[in-house]
Amino acid sequence: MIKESSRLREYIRRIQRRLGLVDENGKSCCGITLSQCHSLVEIGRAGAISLVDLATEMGLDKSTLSRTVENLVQKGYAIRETDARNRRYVVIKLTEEGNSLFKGIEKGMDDYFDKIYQLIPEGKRAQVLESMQLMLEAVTKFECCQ
Amino acid sequence: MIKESSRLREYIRRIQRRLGLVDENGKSCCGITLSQCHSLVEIGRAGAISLVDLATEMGLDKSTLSRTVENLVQKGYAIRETDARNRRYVVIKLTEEGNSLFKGIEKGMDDYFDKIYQLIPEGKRAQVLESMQLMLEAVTKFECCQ
DNA sequence: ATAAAACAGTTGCAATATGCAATTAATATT
DNA sequence: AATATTAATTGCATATTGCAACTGTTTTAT
Repeated sequence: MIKESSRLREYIRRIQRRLGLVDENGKSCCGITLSQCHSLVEIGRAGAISLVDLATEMGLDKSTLSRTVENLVQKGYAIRETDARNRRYVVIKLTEEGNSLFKGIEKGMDDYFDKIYQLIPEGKRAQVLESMQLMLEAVTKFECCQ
Repeated sequence: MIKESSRLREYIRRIQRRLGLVDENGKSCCGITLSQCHSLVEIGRAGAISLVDLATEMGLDKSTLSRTVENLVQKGYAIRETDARNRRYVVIKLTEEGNSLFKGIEKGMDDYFDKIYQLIPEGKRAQVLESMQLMLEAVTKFECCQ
C-alpha cells in the first residue's frame, strides 16, 4: 500500500515536469533565454524594481541578476536608471518593446492555463482551484514554521 | 474580476517557487549538484538504465547526461557497464554508496511531503489528492492533444 | 562632523550545465 | 557484404550561477 503523501509527491513531480516543458517551449519563441524570460516577467510584474529586490524575489545572487538585466538592456527590453532619491539604487523597468514582449508572454501563459482549466472536468474545477490554494498554503506554512 | 484560470496559474507559480527552494536545500546536503541529484534519483528509480533512456526520461540531450553520469561515476555513486546483449548500450547503475545517497534523498523528500500533507486540513486531504491527479491528467492531456 | 559601517551594484573568476555536431563502435537492414 | 541506423562519447560554444573583491552612496556611531 502506497502512502498518500507519496502519491502527492509523485503527482507534483510529474506536473512539474510537464510544466517545465511548457516553460521550455515558451522560451524558444521569445528570442531570449529562459532566465532572461523569467527576469523580464518579474520586472514586468513589478513595474519598477531594484536589483537586490529582483534578486531576492527570484532567489538568485545579485551578481547573476546584474548580468541578466544587462542582457535585457542590451536587447532593448529593459532600462536601468539610478534612483534619484537614493543613488545607490538602480530602477529597472521595461521599455516599450520589453513591455509588449512581457504582455505576449503573459498572454501565452494565460492561454495555456485557460486550456488546462478547460481540460479539468467541469464539475471538478472549483475543487481543483480550492485544492491548489490549500496546497500553496501548506507549502508556505512549512517554509515559515519548520 | 480575476479569471479562474489565472488564479490557477498563480497558485501553481507560487507552489513551484516554494518547491524549487526545497530542491535547492536538498542539493546542499548531498555534496552533489542539483543536476547530478536529479540524475541520481532517476537512475535509482530505474535500477538500471541506458544513457539514451535516461536522457529521454529527463528531457535532456544525451551528451549532457553522458557528462553528468561521468561525474556521478567519478564521485563513486554510479557505475557504467556495457550491456552484454547489445554492446552499444551502457547499463548505468548506482553503487552501494550511490544507493544509500539515493535512499537518503528519497527519504528526505518523503518526509517533506509527509509534513506538507499533514499541513493540509484533515478533511481536505482526499480532495487535494484527487485534485492533483486531475491536474496531472489535464496537463498530460494537453501535451498529447494540442 | 567625521570616521566607520552598511548597503547597492558591478566585475573577475571558476564551476556547472546544456545542446549541436562530429566521431567511434556496434548492430540492423538491404 | 555494403549500407544505414543506433548508442555513446567528445570538442566546441554559450549560458547560468555564486563568491569575493571593488566602487560608490548612504547611514550610523563616536
